[in-house]
Amino acid sequence: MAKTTSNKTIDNSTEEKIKAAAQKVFHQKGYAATRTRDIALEAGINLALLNYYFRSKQKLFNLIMEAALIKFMMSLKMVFNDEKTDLQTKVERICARYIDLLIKEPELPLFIMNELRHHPQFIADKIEPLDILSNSVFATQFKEAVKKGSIRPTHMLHFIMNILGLAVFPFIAQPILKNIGKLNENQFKKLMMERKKLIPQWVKLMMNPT
Amino acid sequence: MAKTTSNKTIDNSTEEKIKAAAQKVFHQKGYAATRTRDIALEAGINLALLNYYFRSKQKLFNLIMEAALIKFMMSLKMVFNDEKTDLQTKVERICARYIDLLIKEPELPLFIMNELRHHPQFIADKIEPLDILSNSVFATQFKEAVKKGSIRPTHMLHFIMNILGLAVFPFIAQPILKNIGKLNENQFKKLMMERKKLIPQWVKLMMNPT
DNA sequence: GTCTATATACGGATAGAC
DNA sequence: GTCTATCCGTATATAGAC
Repeated sequence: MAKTTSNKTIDNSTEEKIKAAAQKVFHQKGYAATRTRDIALEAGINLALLNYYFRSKQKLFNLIMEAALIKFMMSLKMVFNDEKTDLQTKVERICARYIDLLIKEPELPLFIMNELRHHPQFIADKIEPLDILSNSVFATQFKEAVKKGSIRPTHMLHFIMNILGLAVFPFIAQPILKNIGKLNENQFKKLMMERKKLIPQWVKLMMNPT
Repeated sequence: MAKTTSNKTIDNSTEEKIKAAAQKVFHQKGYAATRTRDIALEAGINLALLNYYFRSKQKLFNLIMEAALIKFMMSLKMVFNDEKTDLQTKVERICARYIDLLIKEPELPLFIMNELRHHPQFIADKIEPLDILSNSVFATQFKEAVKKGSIRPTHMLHFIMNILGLAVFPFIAQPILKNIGKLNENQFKKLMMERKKLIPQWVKLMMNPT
């Protein structure tokens, strides 16, 4: 990061340091439990400076939330609109991308799901425009496959819920699962890596017509 | 509720009214975003009275959180320890119980998962003692089925994650799913009712040995 | 038991010096 | 741009009257 080939500082700027700190604290604690003082401390700067750069806690949060939503929804959007891949490949790619992402940032989905309840404006502002279902290559391929009888006739949303439920839920329920399974961090990650291969196989079996 | 046949008031007591209000507000907003004033208002009583009965926000929260955890984990515990049902029936019962529960209380899982991050003591205090896996009838039946080759050899936790992911995740991601699927409340509920039948079938297909 | 009034603390935001 | 000091609203909790 640090500097580009030009002499313009890009990533170690105070602004970026605050954003990075804000992401860490907001993702961990959520909006309501976060203290702007904690963010300042984490960023190694003063509270006043945070307000100098971002005006308010809410405005800073909006930036972080928007980035999180894009990170979370982008995989879906990219993979679902790829003309070059078939349905089964799309499932594989979705699983791989989500599990890789969530092993790096396990707090992302719980943060997003939780904050969406309290800041409903993001649903309209950021998710609505993605329009993943109706006009995607995926939607076309799915309907086609149902028509041909190569997968069982199911509401497309069931299919999405299944993939995301299988891939994302374990990260949301991580504390409970680690406890009932008596797993440490590494054992949990290992299971998640296994699921990258397993989920696409399972989904295929689930959708196979009788 | 109101009164029993005896003349002792049971359920409309002030204490119960406060608890009911606290559950509603805590479940909706989470601990950090909840104001004790909101609970008092919701209960139709005064703020001072809340502290008279429960001493502090934290103590009141602990009661609500404990009840939520029991409600959420009890189904698992009961069904998994039933000597009379086989594995497939257990899957059916788990799905039916969770989906019925979550249609009535859709905020329960997100509340629990989110608060468990911030109040880790509950993981040890309340979940640990349930010991669902190692000593349950389910665990025995699962291992037996793997040994017999009637289901494919899989880590038991994958199996649990799959059932819960398929049944619970849609409620956690409800706002996103409603939006990308353009569903209203009733259409969403209808899909969830469908899943009560579908998930056990899917799980069976997933686990069928090749 | 239930209320009104208030003590006390905390958190977001700003003023103003450097 | 960055700091220290501080203002001010808000939230939990309690004191004390009824």
